[in-house]
Amino acid sequence: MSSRSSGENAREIPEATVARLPVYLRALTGLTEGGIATCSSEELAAAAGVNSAKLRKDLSYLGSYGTRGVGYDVEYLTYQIAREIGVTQDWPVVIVGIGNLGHALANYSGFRSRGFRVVALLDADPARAGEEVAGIAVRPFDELEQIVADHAVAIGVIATPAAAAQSVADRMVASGISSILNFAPSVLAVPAGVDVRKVDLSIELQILAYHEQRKAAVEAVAATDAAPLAPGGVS
Amino acid sequence: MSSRSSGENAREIPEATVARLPVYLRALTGLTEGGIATCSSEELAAAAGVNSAKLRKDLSYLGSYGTRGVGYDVEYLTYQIAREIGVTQDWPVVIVGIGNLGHALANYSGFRSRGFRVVALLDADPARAGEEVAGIAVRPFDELEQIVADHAVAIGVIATPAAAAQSVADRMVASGISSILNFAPSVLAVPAGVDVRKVDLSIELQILAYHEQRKAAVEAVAATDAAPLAPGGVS
DNA sequence: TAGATTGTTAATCGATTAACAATC
DNA sequence: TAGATTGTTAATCGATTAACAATC
Repeated sequence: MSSRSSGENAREIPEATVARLPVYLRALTGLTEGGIATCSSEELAAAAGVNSAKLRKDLSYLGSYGTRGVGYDVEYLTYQIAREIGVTQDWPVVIVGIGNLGHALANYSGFRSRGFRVVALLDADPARAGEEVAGIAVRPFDELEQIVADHAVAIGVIATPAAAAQSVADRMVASGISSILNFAPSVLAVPAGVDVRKVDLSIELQILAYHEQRKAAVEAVAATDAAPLAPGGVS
Repeated sequence: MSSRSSGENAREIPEATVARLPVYLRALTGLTEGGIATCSSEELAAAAGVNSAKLRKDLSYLGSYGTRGVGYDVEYLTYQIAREIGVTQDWPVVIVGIGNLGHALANYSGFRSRGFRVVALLDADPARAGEEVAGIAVRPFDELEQIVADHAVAIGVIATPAAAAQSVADRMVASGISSILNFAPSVLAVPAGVDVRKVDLSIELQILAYHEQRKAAVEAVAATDAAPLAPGGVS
């Protein structure tokens, strides 16, 4: 996109592929734990829950790390994907908002195992400061700038109520954080160059509810159709 | 897809649109709280964080609920979207696995406000039974079938460790649950007709890490290009 | 009527998938 | 060599977007 010569960073990996790479990484970890040293695209795809054509296409954006007629070396492919995602590095992270969800996040083992290191837990309530969660001291939100500078934090997690989320994001951005994972149910406005990803538990449930409702509707129609004459109602 | 005549349920709403409807619903709630009774697609799109063409296209799958030259009635549109998603109904939900995350989910207020009612908290550890979380008693996992039957539960939430997730899912499906929200980091195998959505905190962070790494790489290239002068104040 | 804004069209873009040539 | 499996091509499908006619 930039006018810069496209040597080095030419390999533009599609977003949909980027989102699946961590899934492949997890599937590979599972294979390793099962003592499997080599796998075919078919096997890895099954473990990851995608079809094999998609898997091969995705991997082709990274390079050619398989062997035709043989498959992929699990350890080698694991390393290549981890490197591509960037989880071979250490990523210092701060979590802001130590309510129920903040607690759960601080205790979440899946972070540490992937290079994410929680360097600080921050809460706006001064009464919380001094508490310890998952072996990490809770500190006042005002120390954000200092902590980000000290630990070169690039990623922040927001687990505050919706009302506080935007101002927390503003402070994060001002302090130098450029990637935010937002659990608060609010749309964040951030400058270009800052990435925000949003996890919204209620939205996921609503998507399920929509499909659930549809299943029920289809069953109702089927029952009606099965009736002797069925006044065949179009809406 | 079925051979059934396509009257009633003809309005196939694209998945991408379904995933955004809850976002619009939340934005509309925000407008209502701000005392706004009417909005244009431009305003609602801004509140939801999408562009207005996409919003209008999405809404067009539901019907024509706006007025040309005027915009949308906030209350009316809210109702229509809520009805389409299905959150005007009551959705009984069970949560299995009452660790840190299960606690957070049980306490999450966003569920109740959208028609989701947590009817039971289940944990495999018998020692947990009798505990109370968010005013709901924790019960033994073995009571699952009974509870699903008693409350006509269609949606289950899995917040167990990865190792337990598949067997919990199997039991859920056997007991009649047909939609599962899975927080455990594992790929679930379920029969056709059962919907699974997955929320994986570590995967979200890894996607951020990938982009973060890329930003750093671009800055490094820029700094190199600029080398002779200015060791480069990139933001 | 003149101005505003929706709902829809059509073009574009990106993602998925099946099929298969390349090659171990 | 024969069998297996990758990496890539090309067709298809679905999602996004700009533009604008319809219409309040």
